[in-house]
Amino acid sequence: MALSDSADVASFSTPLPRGFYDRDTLEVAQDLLGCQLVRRVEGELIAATIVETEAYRGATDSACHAHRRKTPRTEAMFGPPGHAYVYLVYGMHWLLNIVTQPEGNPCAVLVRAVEPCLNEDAMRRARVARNRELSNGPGKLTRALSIDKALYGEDMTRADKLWVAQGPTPQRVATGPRVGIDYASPADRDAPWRLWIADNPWVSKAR
DNA sequence: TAAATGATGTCCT
DNA sequence: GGACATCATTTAG
Repeated sequence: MALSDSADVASFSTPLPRGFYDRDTLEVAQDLLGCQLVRRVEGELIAATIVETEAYRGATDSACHAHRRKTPRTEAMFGPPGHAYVYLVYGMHWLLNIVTQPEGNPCAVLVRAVEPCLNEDAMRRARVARNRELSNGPGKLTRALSIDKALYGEDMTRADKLWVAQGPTPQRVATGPRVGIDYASPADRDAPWRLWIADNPWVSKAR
């Protein structure tokens, strides 16, 4: 399953087009599973398979940061699809989202876990807690891929610093409620909008 | 201006 | 299984 030869590296260089993200958020969250999250930093190319996502569905979703109004923080979500919405939680962890739906409809997909695919070494070096699990959680993977505020609003349809490339469709996808959103209304809290590749060991552990 | 609070991870017992 | 770190953003006054 691990990809390492040069032909596979070449396949990482084509980003998914904007049209991929300009769709229903739940569909995008599902279709991102199995795709490669690709990062270029300091001349190194890093790639990891997306194995867990969550859909945040705009004004009608009380768990979505943008459900009330547009604020400076959530501005990227109101913009065109295919851009990064990066923000800080708990005063210390950066989380990566990819904006979906047409401009003005503030939706995004949170990337919750990835499986190292190319240059796992660089990911390991970027982690502070080097002996902890590498990227099976939304805050861990941003640390492993050096993703922070500097990538806020980044256009992920260009092969520049951060993008997503096509990958194999997973055999089986599992769903469940999203994590850490107790503040949301019951219907939104219970909605099965967390998706992951069934039986994949890199999926985050439920809290 | 002030106060409350997280789309979490790590370490400790 | 639980404590705690740590601060930008939001909301209230």
